[in-house]
Amino acid sequence: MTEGHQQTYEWIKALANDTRFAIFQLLMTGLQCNCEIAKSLGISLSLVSHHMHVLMGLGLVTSTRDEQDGRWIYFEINPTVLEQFRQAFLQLTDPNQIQTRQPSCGPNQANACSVKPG
Amino acid sequence: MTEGHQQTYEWIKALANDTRFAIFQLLMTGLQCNCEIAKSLGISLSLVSHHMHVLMGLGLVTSTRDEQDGRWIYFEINPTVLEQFRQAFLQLTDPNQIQTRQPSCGPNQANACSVKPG
DNA sequence: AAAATACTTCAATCTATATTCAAGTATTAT
DNA sequence: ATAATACTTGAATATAGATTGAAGTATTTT
Repeated sequence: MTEGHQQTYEWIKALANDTRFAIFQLLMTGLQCNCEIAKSLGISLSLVSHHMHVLMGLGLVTSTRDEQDGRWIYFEINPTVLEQFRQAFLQLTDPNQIQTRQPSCGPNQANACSVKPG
Repeated sequence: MTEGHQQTYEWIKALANDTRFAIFQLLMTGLQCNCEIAKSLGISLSLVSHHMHVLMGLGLVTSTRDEQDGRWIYFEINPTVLEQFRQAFLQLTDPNQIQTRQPSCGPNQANACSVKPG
């Protein structure tokens, strides 16, 4: 993480899991109740809860309690953070930063790499 | 993976590892020799090789052998695939697909979720 | 042809994190 | 107050995949 891509990396890791990727896709269709998610994906409520903790911890998702009955919880994408993620990803993968360069090693460089094979 | 985001998911997983993320960032600055990467990151050549196998398997990276001495290998980002990744990611995270919707459950829905807590 | 160099592959181990399930907390209904 | 409902938490287990190191392959040099 040479530059300031730590946050981007955290977001990427959050999506890099079967269950969370599926949850993310569901939430991208709009607000979901936790049991809708559990039912859709065939997973337990506690597992939904665990993954939501991760997604909320990164700001990607927010939760709201039902106004009439606070025992029910709903989840949705935080569009502001989603947009930050998109911009950060575009910067991370911006092809314009790819430079034409010569490697510091190779047969002509006489600059043999001193890393021992392992 | 309800829709056609399987490939996108594979790319995301490829970046969701400390070492590969760092390798990716190095390659985004331009072509690199394998031992440059090993030296920069303080890892073994065999580990570089392993991760390159993953990145190349997904098309994100290509390798070329030195023209004068085929024992040396260089890696670089495949800009075409990188662009595909960018487009796919933008589609996956497109905020326009987020709909205003009512969850199928909740106190008013009388449609209690039948998933048993676990 | 033999040796040296540069990288790759394989299999064993290690590690981070996902999953499970039981117990716990918060809210609402009786 | 008590019980029921809806979700969360914690700790143990399971699992996928990262790392390691030795052996292997390919290429070049002598």
